[in-house]
Formats: sequence, structure tokens, C-alpha cells
Amino acid sequence: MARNDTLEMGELTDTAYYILLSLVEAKHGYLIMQTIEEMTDQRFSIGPASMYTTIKKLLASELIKLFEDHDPKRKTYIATEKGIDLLKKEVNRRREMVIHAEAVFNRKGEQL
Amino acid sequence: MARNDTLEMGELTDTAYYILLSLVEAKHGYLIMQTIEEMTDQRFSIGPASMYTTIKKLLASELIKLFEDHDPKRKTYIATEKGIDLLKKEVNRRREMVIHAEAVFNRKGEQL
DNA sequence: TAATGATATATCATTAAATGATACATAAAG
DNA sequence: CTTTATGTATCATTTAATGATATATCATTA
Repeated sequence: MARNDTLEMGELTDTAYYILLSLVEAKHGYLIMQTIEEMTDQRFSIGPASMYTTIKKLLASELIKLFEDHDPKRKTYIATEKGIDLLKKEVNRRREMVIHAEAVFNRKGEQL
Repeated sequence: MARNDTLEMGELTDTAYYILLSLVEAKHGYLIMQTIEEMTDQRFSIGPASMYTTIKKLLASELIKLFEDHDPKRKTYIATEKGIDLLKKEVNRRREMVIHAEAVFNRKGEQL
């Protein structure tokens, strides 16, 4: 968000999270969009505009890189080690967000 | 995000998530900020600007409301039923985000 | 063969979200 | 008396997300 570059801060927005997660295994742009839709049962979808702007930023931050493949028509990307590390950190951050909510509701005797 | 009001879309940004979670029990603004810092062990912090702008939006969407207390100096807020419902939905969405990541890493034989 | 839909990449202008900076006021502590 | 903590609030700016749009190829089908 504003006055703060989330990637430089070591944070992933939901969009960046799903793109990076898709790129644990090499994929080209269009396949990333499909993968995310399939993975989330259409609950989360990213259009080309969001995807390509995010890919640019992920490349610039070296969280993903171009993957060598011989197809000149499609650009294929893959997460870097730095990218995987950040992704795992961000999985954990979301886990903690769930735990924080569970703690609040448990204290009230409510379940989630 | 752009061209899309997340609250109207039924989504909570991390900032809105933590504020709403704090307001499962009635609190005034300053206490919300402290609660979030304490709850997250200073890993997540929200300044006054982010907080008051978010509170305005949560009020407008009726996800929180003013809580009747007799202190004229402090405005106290509490989550509405609508707010609690959305919060629970968003806890689940984050749970799913974790599960999606676990699925990808498990498929690679890796643990998280 | 012509048209159509799926595949594939990319940019621009716009809107929304987040926040640093700033302002102001009171109460407590030193 | 001065500083620190408490408490609320706005403005201007930056970043993030996306609808709209553009372009091109390939496979299918009418």
C-alpha cells in the first residue's frame, strides 16, 4: 500500500502470494492465471493487468526469474530461492492471522 | 485495491481484518492500535492514519458500530453481527490460502 | 474459408488502500 | 514545569489492483 513497497518490506499481497505460489513450479503468464483460478475453485482470480504488473515487480525484487525454456512465444517464470523463502514466511504470517482470530473467539467460548 | 471496494466485495485487507478482530470486544481507537501490536507481538502495527480511515469505512459498511459508553472523550466501537460474519469468512479464506500453499509444497515432498 | 473462441502478452488510466506527516488536546509522571 | 503517554483526526502522497483496451497466434467449427 501507500508509502511502503510491500515487496521491499518483505510482505506479499494476496495477488503476489498466489502468483508466487503458482511459480514454485515453472509456468508462463496465462497458465498462472488458470492455475490460481483452479487452485482456489474460482474464488480468487487475477486478470492480465494485475498479473503482468505484479510479475514485473516480482522480477525486479528477484523473487521470481525467467525460466529457460525454448519456446520463443511464451515467457516462462519460476520462483527464486529468495522467493520461496518469502513465500514460506508469508504462509506463516497468514497462519498466525488465523491463530490470532481463534484466540479471540476461543476466549469468548465460541468456535470458528 | 483499485476499481474495487474490498469491503463492498466482502473482503478484508489485513488492516481491516485486525481492526475488526480487535472489535469483537468493544474498544476505543487508541486501544485498538495497542491491542493489535500486542496480539501480533509487534509484527503488525497500524498507525492512527490507517486506523481512523479504516474505522470510517467499517462504520460506513456497518461492519462496526459505535458502542454506548458514557465517556465523552473517547469513541468506543464494537463489531456488528454483519462484521463478525465477514470476519469469520475472512478467517476461513486465510486458512484456505495456507492450505493451498501446503498442497503445492506437499506435492513436491517438502514440508512447511 | 471465414469466423470464432481459446491462448498468450502487454500497457494505460483510474480507483482504492495505506501511511507519513502533521495537528491538537488532555492526563499523568518526573 | 516539562515531558511522555493517551487519544482523536485530517491531508497529501505513494503503492496496489484492475477495467479497458490492444495485439497476435492457434485450433476448431460452421
